[in-house]
Amino acid sequence: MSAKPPAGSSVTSYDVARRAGVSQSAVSRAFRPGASVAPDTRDRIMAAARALGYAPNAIASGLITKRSHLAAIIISNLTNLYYPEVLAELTQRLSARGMRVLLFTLAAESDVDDMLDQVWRYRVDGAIVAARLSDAQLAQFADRGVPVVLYNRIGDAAPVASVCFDSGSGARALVDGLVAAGHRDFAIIGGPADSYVGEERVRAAAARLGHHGFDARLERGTFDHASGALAFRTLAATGLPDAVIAANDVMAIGAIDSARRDFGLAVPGDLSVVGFDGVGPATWHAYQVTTVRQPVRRMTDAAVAMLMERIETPGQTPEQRLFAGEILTGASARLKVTA
Amino acid sequence: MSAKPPAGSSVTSYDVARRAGVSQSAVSRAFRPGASVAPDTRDRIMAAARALGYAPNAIASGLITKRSHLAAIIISNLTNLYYPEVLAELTQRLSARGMRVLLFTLAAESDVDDMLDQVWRYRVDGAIVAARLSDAQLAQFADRGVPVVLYNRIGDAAPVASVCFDSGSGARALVDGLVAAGHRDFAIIGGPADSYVGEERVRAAAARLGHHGFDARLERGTFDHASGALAFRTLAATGLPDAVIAANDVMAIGAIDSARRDFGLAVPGDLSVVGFDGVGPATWHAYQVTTVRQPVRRMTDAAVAMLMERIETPGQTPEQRLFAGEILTGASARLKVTA
DNA sequence: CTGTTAGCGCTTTCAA
DNA sequence: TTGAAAGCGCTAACAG
Repeated sequence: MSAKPPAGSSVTSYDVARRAGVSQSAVSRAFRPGASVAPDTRDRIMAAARALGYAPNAIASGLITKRSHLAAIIISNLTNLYYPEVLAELTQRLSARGMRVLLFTLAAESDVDDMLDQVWRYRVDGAIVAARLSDAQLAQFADRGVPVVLYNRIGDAAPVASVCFDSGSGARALVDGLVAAGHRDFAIIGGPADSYVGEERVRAAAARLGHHGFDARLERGTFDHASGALAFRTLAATGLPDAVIAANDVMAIGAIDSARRDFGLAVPGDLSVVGFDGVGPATWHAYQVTTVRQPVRRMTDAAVAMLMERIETPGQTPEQRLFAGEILTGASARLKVTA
Repeated sequence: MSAKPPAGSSVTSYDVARRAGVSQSAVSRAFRPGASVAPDTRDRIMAAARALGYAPNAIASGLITKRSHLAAIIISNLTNLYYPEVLAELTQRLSARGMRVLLFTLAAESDVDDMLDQVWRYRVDGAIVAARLSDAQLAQFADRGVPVVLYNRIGDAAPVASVCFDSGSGARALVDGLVAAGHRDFAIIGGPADSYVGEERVRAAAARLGHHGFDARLERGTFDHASGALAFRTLAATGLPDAVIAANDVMAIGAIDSARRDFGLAVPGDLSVVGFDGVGPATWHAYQVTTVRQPVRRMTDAAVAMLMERIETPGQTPEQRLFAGEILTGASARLKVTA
């Protein structure tokens, strides 16, 4: 195993240099891939480094190279079942490209400006944002020259690079299937009004229903189970719908639970419920939600690729990439697929 | 709004000093709480800083103070429903104490040593580990003088500071309740054999059953839904049990789904199923898992407090804190509570 | 290929 | 209370 380091302070490249009988800059080179170092010199250096437990100080090198190899990931509500997978994927992909992840989560009461201040202090090379930031806050990234990619958000004021799920096509497919199967009384359970994806799903579904000559009642939730159930009860108070389109799977599940428990409805016998995202629990036997799955792998891959491009070549145009989903036919809705 | 910074390179304390008509060290002091700066000098400096969009470079200050204000959080499988909440809580609590989070997730195939190398390079002030590291890997933290707190793990070889859920008392209470309610044929769905909490739950449940004069068949899963369902099918192949103790809620749900779908059993009529953790979906109407809830808030609070103590005062004894859970009475099991 | 040298942006004595 | 000066550990020309 590695020998004890000088107990207390951390080992520097000078320590390694002394032990290997070379200059400090030789040590620096030995750790830079593609630097010109004689093979046996490098071996001697690496042996010395290993013996001392030396690891290059990324803090110090970042100071001079102006590359921290740090990417900020800013996520609002990790408790949304959909985000853990996204975070895990992003982290792994960034890691594979030599970047470390500085994680920022936003509590409901948290001060976003304080958080951004920390982002600036750490001189991150870039950021991936899956949280609602104001236009002014978003503008700071541009002002400071920090590349940023929005995830399932778009820049309202100035255009910003972003990766988004195209809920529209999925919403239309779901609506078409529900209409073809003979549903007549539609209800939509939306997300908070300031949620980009939530609104898009509501808009697209409503528009497509309109196209078919139907309209829908709308109730809003907060993307969690309880709010889905509550929204369904509220809707039911003015008459039971025969089809519910929820803006995400968890609210769809909440609605199913309420329909069964509070109203004794059979799903999908009496009521069809569809959702969005394709989270794990949506496939569980008791729910089997018919939903539109987001291609999380492809989306996170794109987000990281776009970020890295912008870090390596500043001044790229603010591309916006859209990803269509795939209908996951569950058992929570009677759907007639018009192929 | 803030004026444009010098377009391109980032603003330094020298820029601020020049604009405020003071020395660079005055700027440095102005940003250190409790440093001796005249109030009006500080105001001038802050005004200049704001105008230039200056944020102190944490990378540079870390180099000299030897405090990066970075804490590594190392988590193995974020997709385990239980971890996102833990991660969110840890991040917020660390943030409240002026620490930033450097996140490391472990993919199944990922090289732990490479990951640790990155941890060392960033000179983190400390780490919270919710992943299985080898004794040798754990030992490196001590060798390098990096404080570490284990989360739901313990140090096998050398003692390490840790925060753990005491599954034992919960397991015993569950078993007592199941036995009192008249169950006779017990099965346990455990986690992977190398999971600390998983094993503790299995051991405690088996021991308590033994104490009551029962034994239990054991099948192992991987903490996910599919493995819970599979384990139940495997158990059922050698006879249907009348009580299943699963090492976590998600496997309990998997077992319930399999029992209902594959064997037409009523839960809890024909079969009682209990779990551990108290994750959100466990309370959903279709499952309502009777479980032992981990006190995540108190545990994350303790983990962060212990870490900060060790960062601020090195050389503390390796305390181990245990937290008991609370039985959440659902509707997935017939339980007679012997108060 | 290797060593020398000059900083990166900041904190911290030490004098004034 | 303030400024000057010396680094923190490293990278990056530039000579040799």
